[in-house]
Amino acid sequence: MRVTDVEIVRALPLFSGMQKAHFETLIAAGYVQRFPHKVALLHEGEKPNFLHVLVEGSIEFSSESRGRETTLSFLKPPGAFILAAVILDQLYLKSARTAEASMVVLIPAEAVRDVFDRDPAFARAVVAELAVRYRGIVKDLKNQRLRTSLERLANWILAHDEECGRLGSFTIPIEKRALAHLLGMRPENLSRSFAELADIGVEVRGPIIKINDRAALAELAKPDPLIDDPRI
Amino acid sequence: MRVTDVEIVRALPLFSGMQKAHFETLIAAGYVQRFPHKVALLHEGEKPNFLHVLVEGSIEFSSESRGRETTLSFLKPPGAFILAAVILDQLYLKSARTAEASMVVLIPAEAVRDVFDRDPAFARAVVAELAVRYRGIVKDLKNQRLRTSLERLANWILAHDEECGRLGSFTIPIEKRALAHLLGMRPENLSRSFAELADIGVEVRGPIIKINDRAALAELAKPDPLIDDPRI
DNA sequence: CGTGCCATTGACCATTATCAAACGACGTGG
DNA sequence: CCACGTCGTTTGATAATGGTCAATGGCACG
Repeated sequence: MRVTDVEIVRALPLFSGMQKAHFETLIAAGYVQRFPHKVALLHEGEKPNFLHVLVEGSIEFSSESRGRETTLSFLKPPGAFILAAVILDQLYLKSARTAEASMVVLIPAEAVRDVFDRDPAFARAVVAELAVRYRGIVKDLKNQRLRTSLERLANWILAHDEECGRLGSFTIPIEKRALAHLLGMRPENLSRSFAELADIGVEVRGPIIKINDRAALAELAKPDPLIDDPRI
Repeated sequence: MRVTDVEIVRALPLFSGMQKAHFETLIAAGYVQRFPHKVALLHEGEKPNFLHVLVEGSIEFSSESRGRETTLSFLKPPGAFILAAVILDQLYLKSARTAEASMVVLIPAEAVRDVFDRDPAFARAVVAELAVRYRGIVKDLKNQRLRTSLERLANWILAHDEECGRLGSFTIPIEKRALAHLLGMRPENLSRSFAELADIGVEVRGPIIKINDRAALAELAKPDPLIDDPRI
């Protein structure tokens, strides 16, 4: 493993507070792997053997049932995933695949549980991570239950613009079909929703989105901090 | 606080492993409160001052936005709630109200965070609790995204019958309107869905549900362990 | 008895999915 | 360099799903 990769992992809140020796145990047991675009890292229903840490690239999490599929989230580096399943040693509930060429650090689940039992600082960091994730998914469920797909799209545009520095214009970081699945809708529907938003000043040219009338968009979206604010 | 109440709390996985002294600190700082039916314990957006432990009764968790409301879950005793918000000292994302007359143990959030930092066993129990809750909500989101309301109802009936001992018949433990909101639908729609299920042998008389043809119901529901099995 | 609340039913509308076709960008092979 | 296929996107038509509004019936409680 390259020194810089180790440093990226060490800098994660999840690992930064733990004892040096314990961290080195984990790193020694782990290894780095690179994956091309669209490679399945694991399928729902499998028992995970490794805690995954995304160092570079991005990961898409999805789930499937009765022939239907949905995207639950995307992860950008740096960040750990499959934490809950690893800690509980239970089946993974989602499938994960690379959304672009990615680099992942794999740490044996056994080692993670081991250190978790011996390093209080690590245990606390795991708690913080899980609590944040838990809250994130509560927001996702609220978003899904309390909003129409058009409203979810409008809020996603506002939130993503915010994330990009509130420039009023940005490039969609994923394919539109992937965005549709993330928002819990079909690609056809996303197209039509974009068309509707054109009426209130949202310009879409290919992957580029421009907000011409933020007030109008916000009026439609009615963003709610308890759903949309990532800091809360 | 009555001794039996203290024992109920101590028996919870969340508290059973921690040091006696720490537990007694928490209990000394906390107190018991009884609430009648339909009392709001807290509103989304508030900063929680107490970790709540439900000893008796039941609690409904809901959320509201743009004038729409939805029920996210119910909790039966014994169980703790508002854990993630207490640990992170952040705003609560849901509202909680009693779904029947209930008894709740309130433990100051400050004390919880304090002990959490000093008692590794407690920290580990918090992790386990959060991980289980996290997985529960992932299942809820999958349930919502991958199924129609009729399918959610069919699976709820199967799961609840299972929980009641697979007797093929049970009484709905909550009002139908509450069940509708829990399943992410309107009461009117729930009525119609029950009517549809009558065609495949689901008898509904008032709050009593009888499954006459489990195979047919399962054929419609297509239960998925990664969504419906509470042990996974 | 009223009165109020829940459940049900009907009519209608909004939202979303499905199926099909056409379009357009892009890369490959002739 | 162009023809062609592939794949993502868009558009249209239609159907399924779910929500809204209104009216009615039943039941509990005062």
